[in-house]
Amino acid sequence: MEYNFREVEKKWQAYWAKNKTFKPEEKSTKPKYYVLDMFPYPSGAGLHVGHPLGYIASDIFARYKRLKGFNVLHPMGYDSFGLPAEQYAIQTGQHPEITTKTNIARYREQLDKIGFSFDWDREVRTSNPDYYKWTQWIFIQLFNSWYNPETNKAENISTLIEKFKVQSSKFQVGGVEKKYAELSEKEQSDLLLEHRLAYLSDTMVNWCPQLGTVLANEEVKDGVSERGGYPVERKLMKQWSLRITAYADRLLNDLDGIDWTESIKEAQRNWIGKSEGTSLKFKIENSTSEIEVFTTRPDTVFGVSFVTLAPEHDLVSQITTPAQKTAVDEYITFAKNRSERERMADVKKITGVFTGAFVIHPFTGKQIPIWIGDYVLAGYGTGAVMAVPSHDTRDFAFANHFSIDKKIIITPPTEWDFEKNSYDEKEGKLIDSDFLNGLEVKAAIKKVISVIEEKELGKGKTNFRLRDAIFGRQRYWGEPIPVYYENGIPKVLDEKELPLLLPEVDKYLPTETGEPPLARASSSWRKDGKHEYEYSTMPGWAGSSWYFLRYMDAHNEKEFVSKEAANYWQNVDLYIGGAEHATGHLLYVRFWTKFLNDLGLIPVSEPAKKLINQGMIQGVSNFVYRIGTSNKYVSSGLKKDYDTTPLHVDVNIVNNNVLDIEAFKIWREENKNAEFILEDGKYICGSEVEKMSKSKWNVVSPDVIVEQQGADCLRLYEMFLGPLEQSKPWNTSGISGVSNFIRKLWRLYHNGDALNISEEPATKPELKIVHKTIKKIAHDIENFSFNTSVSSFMICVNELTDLKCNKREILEPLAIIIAPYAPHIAEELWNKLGHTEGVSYAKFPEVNESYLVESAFSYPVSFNGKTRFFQEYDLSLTKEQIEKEVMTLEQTQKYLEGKTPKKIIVVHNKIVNIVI
RNA sequence: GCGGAUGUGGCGUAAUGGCAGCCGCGCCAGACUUAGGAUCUGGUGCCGAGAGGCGUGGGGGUUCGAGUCCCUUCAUCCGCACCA
Repeated sequence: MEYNFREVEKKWQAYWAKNKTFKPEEKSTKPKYYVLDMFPYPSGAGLHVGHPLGYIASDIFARYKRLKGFNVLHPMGYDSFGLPAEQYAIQTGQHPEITTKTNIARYREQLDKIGFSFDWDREVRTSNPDYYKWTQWIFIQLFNSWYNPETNKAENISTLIEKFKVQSSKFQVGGVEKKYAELSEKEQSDLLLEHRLAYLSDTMVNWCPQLGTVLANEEVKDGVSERGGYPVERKLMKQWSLRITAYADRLLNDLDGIDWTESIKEAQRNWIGKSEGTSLKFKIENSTSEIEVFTTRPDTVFGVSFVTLAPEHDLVSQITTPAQKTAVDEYITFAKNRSERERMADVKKITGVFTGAFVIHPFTGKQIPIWIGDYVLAGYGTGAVMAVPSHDTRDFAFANHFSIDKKIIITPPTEWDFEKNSYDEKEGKLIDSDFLNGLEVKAAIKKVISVIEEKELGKGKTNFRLRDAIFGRQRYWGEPIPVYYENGIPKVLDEKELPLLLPEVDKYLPTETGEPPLARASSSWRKDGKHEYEYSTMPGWAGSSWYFLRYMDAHNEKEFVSKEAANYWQNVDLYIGGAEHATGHLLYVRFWTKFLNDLGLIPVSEPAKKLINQGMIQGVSNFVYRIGTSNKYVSSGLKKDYDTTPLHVDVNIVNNNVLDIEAFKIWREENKNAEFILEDGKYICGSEVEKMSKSKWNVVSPDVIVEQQGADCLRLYEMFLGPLEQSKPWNTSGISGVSNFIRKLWRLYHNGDALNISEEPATKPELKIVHKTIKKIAHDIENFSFNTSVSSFMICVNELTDLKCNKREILEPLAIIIAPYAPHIAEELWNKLGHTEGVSYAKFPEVNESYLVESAFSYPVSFNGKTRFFQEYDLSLTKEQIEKEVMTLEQTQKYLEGKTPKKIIVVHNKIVNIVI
């Protein structure tokens, strides 16, 4: 009888669940190892074969570490707050909680079938009150903290209040200077909000009218929402934000200490966007006001031909001359109504307007016109730039468009056509620049900054592209922000009032007055029955910003994580997930980790030591070709003779591009009477690589594979597809190779139905095969090269089959080393070998190098690098002896063709190369 | 524009600077057979009848020897993008 994977897999999955096999030890003397997957958002579509790719890899690693004697934490949970469940709720009226529960149940069922070694007792769901209680709690800590630049750490806001209370501190309020104690409660609150790490402020937000909510920068792609693809506009709104910018420098610097892929680190560096430069003030002519610009090229100050303000800049209305007022107002209206998408779409289109006002050049005293242009971003730097058209591409384009003068003040080291292009490089000598004349650019930058600082015109400054993270969403299905308002002052709840539960609402839509769905809650949903709660909820990434900590101590009702658990588990040793979270989740989780570390609540400042991004699994769509509007379909190879329409066909009724015609006829009612033009008696479908999606009929579900071939087969095949980090299309046709391998592995231990194990000692060649494989598998796993492992197992089993080897001494270690990859069959074989303890905690076999030592090597003998023949020599021979031996060979003489070799290279255990 | 990644048979891929194509899929031939999506054996980079030649996106270089290292160029994918 063949290997019955259905029975065996079910049996061991039940065994692991019953025995809680994968529960880590509480008080362990073993070294710890924490393997984490990015937890999924449980969507209604269920898992497709792409989802488990990373989970399989991490599971192999976790299982390997257990075999290596580590106490392994390998948990799983659900990121269960989010938009899709809410959109579905809006459409159907069904509570998102119900949809979420159903989806989670489906996910769990699918995950269970694959045989993962998760400790399900630690499952977290971000939408569960006992979890989001602590998300709210962390929010309160953020609210109660400020970032002290002197200690370079977050501290309790009380230390700031102490500073403020010091006699000398004065605050400008409505034009009056007051001491802190003299401020009203509201004034104190407003002042502190400017420092709290969670704060309320008027902010330019990405507003998405269709979704009825604001979005974070990384939730907006190309000016439309990432989810749904709806237009996004800029809007000024009172919003909760998190002061992630306080951590910009640390988020940047600490990247050097973590083992993450270079592409993710680089994406984060770009996103943080540190740039060092200087601020510089320009006095406005006939005014007491000044315009402060930020520039990274203060050396070009003598080349300034105009100053540009962002349309939203505060001074715009103040400085515009009456003559220019109409034009400026028109332009501002234009710029305001232009959506982000439009603005980004025609970046090349130059727009702007002259204000009529001038600034005075700080060094030359000359008049310089002030322009407005939307190429200057309000949110970056000071929202104002000094424009040097000859040495900045954007200023160059603007100056050309509006015919503004350009002044060359750097001589490039090579020929340069200043009519065609600006010269932006930081190389060359300064000219026409007063005290900077003759200096190289880099020296000029240093010099000019010192002069600027000396004259108090500005100072050296660092800017970041990173913005504070907008933390409120005008949506229902998220964590309520634990804030209430008393006389218009935002106050956080007391810890003992948590969790602030999501209230019931009649509809999941904004109110008629445009307030978020939570405003629909009954009037009894009030703090102490009277104060309104905040109506925004937290964004989707709130719960995922700290979940790795909760797994360490998932049921703690007193703390978000206990000191003991946090000290033992530290942080994630191996984190596996998709690269799409590069600047979202992976930045926020680093931020929260640093914050919690500052407060002394956890011992680590980074969430994950090592991060691996698994590649995307794309779908391979299949097409049938319908002739015109008929019900007749022509096979792919013959389609050029007809006028056809390609139609997606369900890939599950296509095998190696051959259509199952009977299945096609019942797939859709209208296909019942379909006719076909075949080639070689088959209908061949066309194919194309596309994103795996329902609408393209190319979704392959892991359930189907597990049902037909087994979980071990799915696991091995997903790994066999190629390097983990590489994206690749899913093609089920190759799976038979892996399926055959599993059967072959089974047969190695059996003779017919019966187990057939020999107790005889193994021979040297047999030992060599298995030890070579042990060494290779350990090396592969430690290097995350799972695809090559599968091929090594195949080689090993093929070789042992050839030798008809069924010796315990060989087959026992084989069962252990394959267990991380194919745990079900490994458990079964291990059990049949007579072990009562499962294979999950067996000891990974040690490599005995002595079995791998060869006594001789068959040297390829090459002439000018071309291999001509092989000659075996004992490895004890020296290079000189081999050289001598080779020269005596008849073959050598033949290829020498009577010539004398110029040189003979002998590389021990490698090659002989004769240079003629 | 900037940054990251990837280019090897019909396909997925493999190769500490040392025999390019391991392991599979597919294909070809054969064995067995109650004909099949089973199992087993052999073959399979390209050109060539053969000897042999050519081959890792293209071009150059380093080296006795390069898929691998260096320079340059092209193509594809991904991320960021008026960030002063």
